[in-house]
Amino acid sequence: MRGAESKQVCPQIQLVQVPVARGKADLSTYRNAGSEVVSILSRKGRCERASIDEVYLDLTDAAETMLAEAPPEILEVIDEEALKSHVLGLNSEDGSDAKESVRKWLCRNDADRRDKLLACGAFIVAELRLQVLKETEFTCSAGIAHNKILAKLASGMNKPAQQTVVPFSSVKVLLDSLPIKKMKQLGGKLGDSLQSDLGVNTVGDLLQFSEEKLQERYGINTGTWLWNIARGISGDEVEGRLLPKSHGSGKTFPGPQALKTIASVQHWLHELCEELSERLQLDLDQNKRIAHTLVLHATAYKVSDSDSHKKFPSKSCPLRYGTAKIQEDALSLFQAALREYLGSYTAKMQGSQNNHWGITSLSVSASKIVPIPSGTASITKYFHGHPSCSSTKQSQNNLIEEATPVPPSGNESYSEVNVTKPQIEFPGEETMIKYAETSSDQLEDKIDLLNDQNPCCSSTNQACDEFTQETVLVSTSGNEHCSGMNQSQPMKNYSGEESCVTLSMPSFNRQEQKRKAVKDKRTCSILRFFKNQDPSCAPQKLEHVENTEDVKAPPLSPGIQSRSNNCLDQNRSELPKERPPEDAGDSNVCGSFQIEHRRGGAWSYNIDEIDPSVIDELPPEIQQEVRAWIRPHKRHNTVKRGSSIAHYFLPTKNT
DNA sequence: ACGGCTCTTACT
DNA sequence: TAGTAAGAG
Repeated sequence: MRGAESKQVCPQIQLVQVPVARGKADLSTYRNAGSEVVSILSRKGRCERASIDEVYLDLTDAAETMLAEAPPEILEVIDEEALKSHVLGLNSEDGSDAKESVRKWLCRNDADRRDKLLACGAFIVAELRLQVLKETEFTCSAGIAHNKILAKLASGMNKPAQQTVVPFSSVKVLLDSLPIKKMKQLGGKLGDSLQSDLGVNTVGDLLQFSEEKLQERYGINTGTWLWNIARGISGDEVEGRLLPKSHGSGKTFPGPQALKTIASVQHWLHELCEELSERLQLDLDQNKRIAHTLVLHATAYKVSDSDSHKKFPSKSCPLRYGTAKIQEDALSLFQAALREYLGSYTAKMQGSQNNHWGITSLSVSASKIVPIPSGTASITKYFHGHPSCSSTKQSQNNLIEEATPVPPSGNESYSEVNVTKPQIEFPGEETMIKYAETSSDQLEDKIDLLNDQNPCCSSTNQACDEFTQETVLVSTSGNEHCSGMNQSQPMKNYSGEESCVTLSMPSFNRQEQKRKAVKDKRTCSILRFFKNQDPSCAPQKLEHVENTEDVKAPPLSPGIQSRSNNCLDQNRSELPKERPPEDAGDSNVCGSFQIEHRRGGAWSYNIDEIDPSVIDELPPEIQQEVRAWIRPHKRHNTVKRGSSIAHYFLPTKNT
């Protein structure tokens, strides 16, 4: 029922509405509330803020510890909240005491180790949920399972304020009859296609299709992902990120409200940019992070034009801090986009009303947010001699004030927008490169030492214990960048939607194990790695490199350049069919860092070629940071779509 | 169920 | 890299 309708029926009704600021919805209370909850949940494990009110936790370590030191079977008093858990597949109802059967399941001594870990997870989660309630007065629901997708699924099964466990043995039964569109990621067009093109109505129906068949139709990555999902397998890791990757501010202008003058667009852009700027400043103050790209999105309509269905293009430029600058740049982006949108169309008459176009939504956002190299959180502090590439107040300011972009000016044609490059002086550029060089020299000795003690290239018994493998490799501390949680007071007086916590314990993901298996044939010199630089340290350098004629990556040595196929094949044949998507690896280049050399050159290395095991040998404080750089990556989707010519005639979904 | 305002990720 | 599309809360 709409609010207005309800007022008619119940004039006394109290309707809670989203706060308004600058003429638009203001979500800050909700964002802050989410932050509060995150700051509690992140105490017990690696934590990923998945949305304004959802969080994933990797509780593997906490559960392992509990199992080793205080397993449920020895507990004398059992947490009431844990006893209220729903355990999928547990013979419910039929008169038996639910709590009693849950207690038995949680404390079972003869259980599969995986289920014992889940039981520990259930206790930890119950405690966390109570803690959230106590400290914030928000309730939350949770799912406890062996990976993110199952945990997410379970978290929605018993709301509000309850938790659901997915024992390993219940996965198949659960998925067999689950409507395909209930799975995260399959709620939209992909799910529709699965239903109408393949006749797949439940997740179980997916089992009939070979991985190749699914890849043929949906591409290599999606195909493999689907094949795995059908079996409850997901290698998707909990990310360890408490803060958003971008900020945005937008507003729609439906129907008659559509903006038809540049002046009105400018007015609203000012409002939106003001909010954005405020939030960016807050992020800078609280979290010491800087955004580097400003993006403008709009939707528009055009009347009586041949291509009146053309979309209004998005435009972006380097972001300059300061409300006025953001406003100015956003307007320039808009004008560039509008010219492109209108094309040859008579782009005259500004200022006054026009009959040609209307803007039905506007938004500005800031992305590429990186932590300021703090000297404590950054690897750069190990580049000795100087604090870090720009850790001082001085250079921070330089970064912000002097990174002056040249957004499209009003008189340029739109095509120039695309080639607009920042004409930036890079304060501290020289020093930064120097640090990189000294550091690699310095590190050489250090790393050699490490290698002597613990040769990273030795292949050791890998596939023995997947749990151990997983935990060893996955274990990380919290993300240093995320320390500045919002500390505002709890908002006790808004209720309604409860928060939802999704927890997973990916105890039997195999990707870490696989990654380890692949390493053998690679060289292990970390030097190649450290001759690169923390991209967050010099984000603008990349743009600079782009503009530099003489910058060219020197060829990598042959040994580095091509990963051994033998190695891959061997590992492939050794591995069970169940493998996470990321592990269907080939030697495609999926990402590289590029950094200037002092002499104007640059190195460029494939992420693929970095031996993950070297990370374990780094100082613990920086392991997480480095690990984030070489997170498993997807295969390019451009390669083979099946060997037969037939695939050329298949629907070009997702290609 | 739907609109508004966000946000992330994959792909090209 | 910029830009688009999709999926989600």
